[in-house]
Amino acid sequence: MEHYFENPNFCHSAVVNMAASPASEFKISDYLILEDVVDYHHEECWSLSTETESSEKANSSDASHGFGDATSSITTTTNNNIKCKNKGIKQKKAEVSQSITFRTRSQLEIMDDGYKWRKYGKKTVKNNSNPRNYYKCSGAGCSVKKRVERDRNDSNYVLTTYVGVHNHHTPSSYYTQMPLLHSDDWNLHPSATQNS
DNA sequence: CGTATTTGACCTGCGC
DNA sequence: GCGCAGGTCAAATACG
Repeated sequence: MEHYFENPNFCHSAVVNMAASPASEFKISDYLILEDVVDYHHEECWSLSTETESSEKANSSDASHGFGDATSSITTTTNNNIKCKNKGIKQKKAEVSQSITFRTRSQLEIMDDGYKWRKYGKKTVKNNSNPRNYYKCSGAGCSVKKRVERDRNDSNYVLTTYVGVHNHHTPSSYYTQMPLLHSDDWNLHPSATQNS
């Protein structure tokens, strides 16, 4: 089940896939803390999706502490489309990991999100001719990872998945809370619910 | 010379 | 148990 959200203030839209959590309980702001919002030159349409290991985690308070990295690369334009998808993902045994995926229309695969990343792997995955790149955050003691790959259906889009929570802020100096993604600004669209 | 990237090998989980 | 696919490691290489 996916729920469409619209932001009346910014003409943005989102589609949220929540397997078990009611749309009314979903708080985008729990996942998104925006830092270093800068103007990238490649973007006119943004999409993002969030993933969590389980619906339980999706509703947990832990979700409110992370993903500053993931959102820091968002560019605001008036025609942005933001797509949120919440679903289960694999997780290591004892490790509590959460992930958020951005689907970005971009010619560039590397986006400066304020954090420093070290590439540690590259893999061609099934059903996608484009390789997937693996990065780790270079921050001391920070185990956040991200995967970057081209959308298998449309190579104009880049899928960037952030996994984990930074234990530090960006090296950059300023910190911004992005209003368009504050949960208060998002309303469940009454007629826009679809099966995923 | 230090740091980042590349890339093949290895590890792990999952389905059959 | 086996094979496949995704994820990670680490030595080699490239680059500034």
